[in-house]
Formats: sequence, structure tokens, C-alpha cells
Amino acid sequence: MPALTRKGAATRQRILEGAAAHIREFGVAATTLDDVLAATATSKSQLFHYFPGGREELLLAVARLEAGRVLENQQPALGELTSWPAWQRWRDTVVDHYRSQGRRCPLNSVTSQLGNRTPAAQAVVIELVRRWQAEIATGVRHMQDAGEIDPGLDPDHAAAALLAGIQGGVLIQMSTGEVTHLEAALDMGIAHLRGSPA
Amino acid sequence: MPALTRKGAATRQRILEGAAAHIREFGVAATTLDDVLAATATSKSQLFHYFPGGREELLLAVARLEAGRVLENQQPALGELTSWPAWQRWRDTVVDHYRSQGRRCPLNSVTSQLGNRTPAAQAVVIELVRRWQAEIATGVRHMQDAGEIDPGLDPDHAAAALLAGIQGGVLIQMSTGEVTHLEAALDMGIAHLRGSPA
DNA sequence: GCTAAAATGGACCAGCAAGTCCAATCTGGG
DNA sequence: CCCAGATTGGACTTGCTGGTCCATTTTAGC
Repeated sequence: MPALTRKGAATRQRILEGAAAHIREFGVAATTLDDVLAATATSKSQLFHYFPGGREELLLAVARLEAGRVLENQQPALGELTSWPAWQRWRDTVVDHYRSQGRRCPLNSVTSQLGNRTPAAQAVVIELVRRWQAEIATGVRHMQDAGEIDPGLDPDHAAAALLAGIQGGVLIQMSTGEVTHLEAALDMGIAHLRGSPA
Repeated sequence: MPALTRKGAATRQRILEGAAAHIREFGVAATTLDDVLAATATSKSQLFHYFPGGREELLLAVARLEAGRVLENQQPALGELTSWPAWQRWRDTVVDHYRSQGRRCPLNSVTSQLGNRTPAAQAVVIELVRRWQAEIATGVRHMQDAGEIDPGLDPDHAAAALLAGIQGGVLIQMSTGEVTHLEAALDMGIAHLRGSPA
């Protein structure tokens, strides 16, 4: 990829965000390069100029973009899990976010398409899982320090379980349109943490 | 669809199972009708004869087939959650199954492709979730009757949470290849049930 | 303002995969 | 044995989509 001028960077960004938006609305399979071009008022040569790897590279860039947004959308609640009310706020943040997002999970959509084939796409998911889990685990440790959670409980293990519940809740929501499973998973996870005080 | 002779039914079945097998191994996106034909020694006219709706109808049939297998694979453990050791056996069954299956989840693969567009595909998932959750909830009620779980706990709510954890654990496994999240979710879920005896 | 590099437009290409069609061959009931 | 309907083979069509190419215009440093 050649050096970018200001204009070039803007175009690249426009293509990237346009692609992400289209994928959010119609899904990966129903998003062709021509769709993206039409939606962003760009030409094919531009797309391949900024994403020499073509569709695959663009999709990967979208995956990275969306992965970054996942944790952003939970902040600041996720970063300050230092009291039970704070945990509850986080819980509500997550539920509200996915409820408003409807049955679209752009990240899962993208990764499940190219995800488990391309190592690069795998890495995006793995990194997201790692960071997400780490944030939750930090929250658990805070509560342990505050004597609110049994110090014998493994924070990473608990965070892994909670994260799995969230993922599954969102996955089920994608099919059913209901957030009940997501709520149940979060509520049970937090209840379990609360139920084992020192 | 015309009436089926014995031979016709066999051919239809061969196509269906061949398609399912190919999808299991290579994923939906990498499965073309020609692949299925080659793998099953059939011709295009046969495929469209038995699946007039073409690819979409075939995929839906595969989804139904795979959905049916999901619960089968957990039996008999899932049907007899009447003691803590039995719950543990079920937990191990699930983990072993998905571990051996590697990072392939044919059902999620299929449904995430046509799933949230086609109502029919949605229905398959919804029905599976409903039955799966019902089986778990029945297990919870058994334990409540035995005085092993707080009767104040809502069986359906708990089952929903547990199911979400499983789904998420499998989803994460698909990307990472690790079953740790699945194990964590099951362990935490069961621990929570055990932690609230009457 | 000059020039090299970047940015852009859009025609064109190639291949693939879904779906159609018709002719030929079986099957099974009467 | 006959025949209507089921089954089968496989060539052909068609549309789409990712990707290539080159000519033209714009940008930005000197």
C-alpha cells in the first residue's frame, strides 16, 4: 500500500465505514463490493487501491473495526466494576445495547463468514475475547479485594463463564429476537458472584 | 414434490446426508451444489427434483437434520438429570462432544448463513432452543423436588442462563479451538444450582 | 508551476455456481 | 406386458461478482 494523503485516508475510511454499515444492515453474504461502492460513492479502483487484498481484506478491516466497538460500547461501565450497583449498571448497559442493536451482530456475522478459516480473523476474535474477559476478571478481583466475593473463586474462570453466557445470549437473540437469554445469563452470573461472599 | 418411490427416497436421503457431511467438513460457504453432486454421485436434475427450492431448500433441510442431532448427541444424559452425578455426566457429555467435533458447529454455520433471513430457518433454531431449555428445566425441577435446589429458583430462567452459557462456550470454541469457556460456563451454571439448596 | 506519486473513473474480463431443460431410462401397479 | 409417472444424465443458460487495467485527474513537495 502506497503512502496516503489526507484525501486518500478519508476515502479509505469512507469505504471502510460504508462497508461496515452495509454489513450491519444486510449481512455479509448480501454485501457485494459493488454495494459498498454505490453506498460510498467510490469506484472499484479506489477500493482495490486501499484494500489490495480485495474483499477479504476489507472484511477483515470491518471485523477489526467492529471488534473495537464491542468494548467501547460497554464503557465506562465495564471499566469500573467496583460495586454491586456498578455491576448492575454494566449488566443494563450490555442488555440495552444488544436490545437496541436488534438481531444483528456484525462481528459474529463477519467472523463466522471468513472467521474460522483465516488466521487473521481468528486473531481478531481471540484478542477481543481475551480483553473482554480480562476486564471482567479485573472487576471480580475488585470485589474480592472489597470482601464481596469469596477470594477462593478464580476470577478468570468466572469471567470466562460470564463471557460465554453473554455470547450465547446474544447468539440466541440473533435467532429469536429476544434478549431473555442474555438477561438470564448475566443475572445468573452476577448472582453466582454475589452468592459466594467471603 | 411428486410421490417418492423407495429408490427416490434413498436418493433424496443420500443428497441430504452428503450435503450435511460436506458442510460439516468445509462449511456452508465452501459447499456448492456441484460439490454435493460429486460427493453423492447424483446429478443436478436429481437435486432439483427432490429439492425444488434449490440450494436454499437443501440448506434448510440440512439445518433441520443437524438440529435434530444436537439433542440426540446429549442423550441419554440430558434426559435424566436427576442427581448431581447425573448432571456431571451430562456436563462431560457436552464438553466431550464439542471437543471431539473440533471447531465446527454445522448448525450455527448453516443458520448464520440463511438463518436470520428466512423465517423457516429461524423456526428451526427457535424450536431447538425451546426443547433444549425445556429439558434442562425439567432437570432443575427434578432436583427441586429432591430438595437439592432452592424451590424459589425459576427453572426456566436457570435453564435459559445455562443454555446461553453453552451456546457462548461453543461459539468461542469455534474461534479459539479451546473448550475452556464451555467448561467454565457449565461448571459455573451447575455450581450456582448446587449453591442454592433448599 | 512543475513533476512524481497518489487518487480516481469505469470499462472490461473471467470464472463460477445456481438454476433450466429435455431426452432417455427405470419402476411399479394393473 | 404396458404405460404413466418417477427418476436420471448432463449439456446449456444466465447472472453475478470479484478482480484487472489503463487512462485521466488531483495532490503536494520543491
